[in-house]
Amino acid sequence: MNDFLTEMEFVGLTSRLKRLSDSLLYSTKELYKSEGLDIEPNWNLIFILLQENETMTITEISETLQFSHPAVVKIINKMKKNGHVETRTDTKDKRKQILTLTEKAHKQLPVFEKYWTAGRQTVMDLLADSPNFLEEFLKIEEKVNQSDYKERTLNNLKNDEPSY
Amino acid sequence: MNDFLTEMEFVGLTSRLKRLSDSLLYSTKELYKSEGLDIEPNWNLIFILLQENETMTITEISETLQFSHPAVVKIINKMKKNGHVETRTDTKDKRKQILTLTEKAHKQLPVFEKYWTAGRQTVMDLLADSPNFLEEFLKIEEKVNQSDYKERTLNNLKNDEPSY
DNA sequence: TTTAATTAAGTAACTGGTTACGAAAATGTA
DNA sequence: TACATTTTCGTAACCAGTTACTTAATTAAA
Repeated sequence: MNDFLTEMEFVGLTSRLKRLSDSLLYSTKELYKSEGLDIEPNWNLIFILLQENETMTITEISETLQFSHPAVVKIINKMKKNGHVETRTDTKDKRKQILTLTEKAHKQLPVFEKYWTAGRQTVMDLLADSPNFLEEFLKIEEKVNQSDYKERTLNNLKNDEPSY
Repeated sequence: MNDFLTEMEFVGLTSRLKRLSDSLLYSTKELYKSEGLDIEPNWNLIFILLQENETMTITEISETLQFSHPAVVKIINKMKKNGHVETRTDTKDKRKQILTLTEKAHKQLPVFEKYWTAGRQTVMDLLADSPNFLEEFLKIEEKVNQSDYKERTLNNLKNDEPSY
């Protein structure tokens, strides 16, 4: 491959993560587009959540997916426009929007699921030669969660300062 | 952590990659901002390239980093505005823009390098308990490079079709 | 030598995420 | 009970990337 970012080792990792993440994202979009499916990447997560839980609010979804709530608002607006999700205001707490899957969504789910299954298979294939990947990736996530890049780097700066 | 995306295993991987990548990106931005450095994530890669090669063109950089060329144009424009990069038109081929680091950039490099070193240390720390990560990540990159998500998933769809 | 094809860079419009801010509703407290 | 605080959602502006398109310059070919 002769990849400059790979040569950079630790320096290039952030960009490589973004590159892979973007590549998967765009490729998924293209897949759905080329197959004429009117869904987008990530929607599967919300479909799954709303199937499992029947009804959820914006905040609940954003907490579950660890997305910011405006991100969820945007996704849900698109899904509403496509007729896959309906909202109604909670009568007990009028701040809350109750989200549910529409009849159309339920009808299309079996088709979507074919694609999600194939996609899951793809991820399994990609990981086939990397048996420790998921486990080690989780460790990194946990570390970042515990103390983020900024904090760690500031710490390293302090500690590496020459002590006159 | 009790992370829905982690529970989803293969389904959630794409989102987790994006989440980690974004987290590193935003954290790096915050770091630079809080420390009053007028640089941004990724610029280090271009600084390194221009240090090594003295002069480069937009296209050369975009090929080396495997970014789209408009992405590089945007980054370079910002770096020009900040006075870190200068451009001049190639006299032999007037389509090309020759990029070089400015005097200001060279002067500030030692300061920047302190931060980049600390950042590299952070990545090393994050990877400390994941000894196979880089190696296995590379394998995934190579696989995606060889046949992307869309192609693989379409293939899986074909193969998994029931054969009546 | 003229014309067609290719290459380099720039611009526009879009994407999926973010933070910051604001309004309305619910909750806690003096 | 009134007022302050918190929560929920929505909107705006931003960010770092993308694709699609355009223009200008170079190169290849008739």
